[in-house]
Amino acid sequence: MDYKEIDRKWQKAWQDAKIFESDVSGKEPYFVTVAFPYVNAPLHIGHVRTYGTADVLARYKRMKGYSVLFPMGFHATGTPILAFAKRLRNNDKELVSELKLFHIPDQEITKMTDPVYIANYFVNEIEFGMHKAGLSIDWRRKFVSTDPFFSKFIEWQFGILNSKGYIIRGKHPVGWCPNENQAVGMHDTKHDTEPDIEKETSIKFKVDGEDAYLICTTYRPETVFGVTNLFVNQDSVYIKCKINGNGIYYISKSASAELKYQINIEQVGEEFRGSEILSKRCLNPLTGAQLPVFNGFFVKEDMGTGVVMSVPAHAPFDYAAIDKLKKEGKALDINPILVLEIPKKPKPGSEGVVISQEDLDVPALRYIEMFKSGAAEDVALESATKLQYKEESHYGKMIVDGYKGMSEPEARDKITKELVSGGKAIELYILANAPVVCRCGYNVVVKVVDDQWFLNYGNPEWKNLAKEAFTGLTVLPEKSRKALSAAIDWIDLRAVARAQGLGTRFPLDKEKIIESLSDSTIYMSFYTVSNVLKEIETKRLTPDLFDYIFLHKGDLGSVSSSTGIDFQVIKRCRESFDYWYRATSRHSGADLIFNHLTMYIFNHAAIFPKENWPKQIVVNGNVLSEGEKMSKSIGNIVPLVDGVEKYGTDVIRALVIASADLFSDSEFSEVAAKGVDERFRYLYDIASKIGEMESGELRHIDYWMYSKLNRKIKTATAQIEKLELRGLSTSVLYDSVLELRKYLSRGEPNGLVVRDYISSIVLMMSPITPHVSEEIWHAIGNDTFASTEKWPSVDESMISDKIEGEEDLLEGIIADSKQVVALMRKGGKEPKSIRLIVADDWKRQLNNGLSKDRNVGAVMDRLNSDEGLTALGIDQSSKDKAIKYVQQLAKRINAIRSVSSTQDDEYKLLNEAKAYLSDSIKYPVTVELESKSASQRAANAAPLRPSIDISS
RNA sequence: GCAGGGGUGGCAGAGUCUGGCCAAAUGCGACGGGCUUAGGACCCGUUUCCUUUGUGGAUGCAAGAGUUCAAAUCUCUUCCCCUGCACCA
Repeated sequence: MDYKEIDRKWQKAWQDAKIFESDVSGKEPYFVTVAFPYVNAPLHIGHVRTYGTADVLARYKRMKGYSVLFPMGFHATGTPILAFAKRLRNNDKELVSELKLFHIPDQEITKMTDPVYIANYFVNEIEFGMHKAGLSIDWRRKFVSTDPFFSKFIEWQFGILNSKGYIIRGKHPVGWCPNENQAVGMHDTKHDTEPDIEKETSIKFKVDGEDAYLICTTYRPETVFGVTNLFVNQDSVYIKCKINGNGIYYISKSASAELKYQINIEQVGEEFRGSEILSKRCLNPLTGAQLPVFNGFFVKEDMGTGVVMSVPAHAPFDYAAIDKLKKEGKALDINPILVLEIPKKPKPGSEGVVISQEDLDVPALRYIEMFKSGAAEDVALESATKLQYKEESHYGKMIVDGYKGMSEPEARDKITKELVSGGKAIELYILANAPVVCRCGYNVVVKVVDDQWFLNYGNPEWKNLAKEAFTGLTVLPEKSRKALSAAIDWIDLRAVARAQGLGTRFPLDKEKIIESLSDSTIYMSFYTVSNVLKEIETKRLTPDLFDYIFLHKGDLGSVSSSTGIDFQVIKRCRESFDYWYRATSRHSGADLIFNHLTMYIFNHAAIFPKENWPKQIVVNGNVLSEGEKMSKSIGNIVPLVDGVEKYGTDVIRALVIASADLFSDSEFSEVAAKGVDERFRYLYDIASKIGEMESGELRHIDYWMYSKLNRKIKTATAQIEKLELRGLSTSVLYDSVLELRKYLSRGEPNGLVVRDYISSIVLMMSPITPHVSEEIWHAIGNDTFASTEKWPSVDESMISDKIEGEEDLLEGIIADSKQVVALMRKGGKEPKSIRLIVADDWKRQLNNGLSKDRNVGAVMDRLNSDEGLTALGIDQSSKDKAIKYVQQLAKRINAIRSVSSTQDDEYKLLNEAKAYLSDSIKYPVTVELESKSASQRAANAAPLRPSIDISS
């Protein structure tokens, strides 16, 4: 099979026939949209997962008779392509090599210092890739999120959000580059590190006899009761400063350089060494205890404030520092103060060991001991700290008066509030994963911006609307529903305006740009009219127009005259929106649940009337390449065009889209590709031979084939409705090959049967593997498109448990006989012939009776009475045999099934299959009834489990 | 920490909702055999342990406990793994 040729041929044929272009019609509509691609790289095979899954649904619904619209657009707003252009201007080698991975020519790369050029280049590149992937897209409707006519739509959207009061203003911490003077996100930093900002409490310790404070940043303010002293670094530079205009504080100079982005810091006087602070005494803000200041070997001047509170009982580093000082003869009167204890050591399985009083004296020491062997000191202390923090936070209980018995998190919360509200502490943000380095080389700091605009997803009115919209929504797979629901509860403020980036200007502050996830929450509705609006002058696209089209507001005549747009055109837009937005399915990767999809629901709930709220959301997993996550750094990304070239589009599609259930990661690998390829060839091969096959009367195996086929259609239809594509492909692509093999091994195939079977199989494969399906469909002799054929329908009357069960019986007999034959040979005996003995009908009676109530005693009672025997149809002479049989049955009472076939049915079946059985087992087979058998093994016969007597 | 998902045979991965036909589909791998000059492809068999002129038995689906005539499947507890946690597409 020449996949390249097949792909090219059918893609062209579909395009020429325009079978994917859809407009308003009399048919039921179905509208499929996918999260549009961001235009900073060509597609790789991983992208096929989401786009392909949506394509499968679109293709399936088309076959079900719907008018299906599957449009596509492009995302170019935001900062990534700006950063991209800048990196290329700076000759970023890493980026260049990534681009080479995708075979982007050098002369193109040199032009990519212009964001607009980049966007255009990748728009074309991606569209090309989507054609190659065989996506059934209506390309007439494409647009880019930076298109001016789209901006008009976004402005309209934000006008409505603002009028409803969903946009508010406030403070917000961001990662910030002091050099470039701008907010930095993940793709602005080296190694793409997301700045991890955390809120921490900074506690003030008044300096005794001085109107000034030392201030310490801590994760664990509840341990303030256990502070024995403070630490500074004696070699670092410190300053005195005013914070936010009041109070004098000692902090390290480098800390002040970072903190000035979130609080107002005003240096007072000269700078000095940390050693000068050592003589001071401070007061614990809660206990009033007097605390000395020592040199802490581990204190880093740029972490927090450069001043650390010392809790030797609960912090291994503090304990170690005090220990060190003691060895030098200092800090001799410092004794650890316990704040909390772990009542029982939580050790699974070991009941829980009560820690002895001695251990309790200094918990930190215990953790240090656990790690001290081997490791370097700071590594050991780090590990000890981690474990102690974790265990104490998990199991610790406060022992301080007023907080006794509280869990640590509970106490932390309470104490933090008390400290802050009492003016004894302030809250500061820190960069938890510092140092984060900006691409320009400077360290990222936390800046608190105070004029940030937010979308207030926490607004109760809005949240309720969103929840209502969520209620009526189908989520696939069903189990991701909970995650989405949790996301709706959780989402709160979302910053909506940025200082830089491409996109639409923020209406409330034209200096800012609308953040790029926020400008793509309702764009799917825009596809319904984009092909029309793109022909109209941008200035005519007024809010009135959009109100009319999307919200049924206003009057056609006045909208037409105010915008100067022909009323027919406007009317057509509104009809198009009304038509397509009745039945929608929204697709994305699972990673968008917590942002895009949640915002999609909120914004639809805010803007549109209920009938246009989302109907279905589908989320899918990722794609692994040879068992690993695809990543630029590993270099295992398979560019789509390469994959298609090498393996063929449908091999890729079958694996990427359908080798895992929706929620899990699918896997692309060489071996798996080979497997799919083999199956395609097998099916094609059989299909091309149908012409040579005769079509006689239907045999048992033919009926079996029809039964299997119709059962398959039934389950496959249920599966594709829920997009359980792994199940679908297993049954349609893999099991069908097994069934065909079995069928073909049973004598001359019936051409009609094979044709019916393959036709249905090919049509059911078609949404996943459209090109190969099309090819086989035509090889069978059809001249229509498989892509537009009707999805196969089930003929329930052809599904037969009996026939399938009987075939299973034959398989079982073959397997069992072979086993026995092997055993005999092993024992040195050469088998000659095989007798199959069919169980008497009375045994069937007993089985059926016991399968119902499983009451052995009752059956025995009947066997022991004459009437009972007669009722069961058992001869007096067979009584002993019957009792023995029931005793045997009783052993596996749970496995007893009722049987519908009689001894005559079974006898007939086996007799007919005699030739096949003999052939498979390789010994002559005869069949006889139990009652007429002279075999000693006759009594072993059970219904649907004939006794196998092999003579040697 | 919070939220969501998961743990099945050498591996991948069904089965779990709806308990019994489950020593557990299917694919890959491994081993033995056939075919072949050879390799590949293909075909047959084996792939937890025991037992075997017979279609049997034991153990078993992260660990432990429970419910039930019956548990991979239901309940509880514990352990472990993955993903996300915001202004970033």
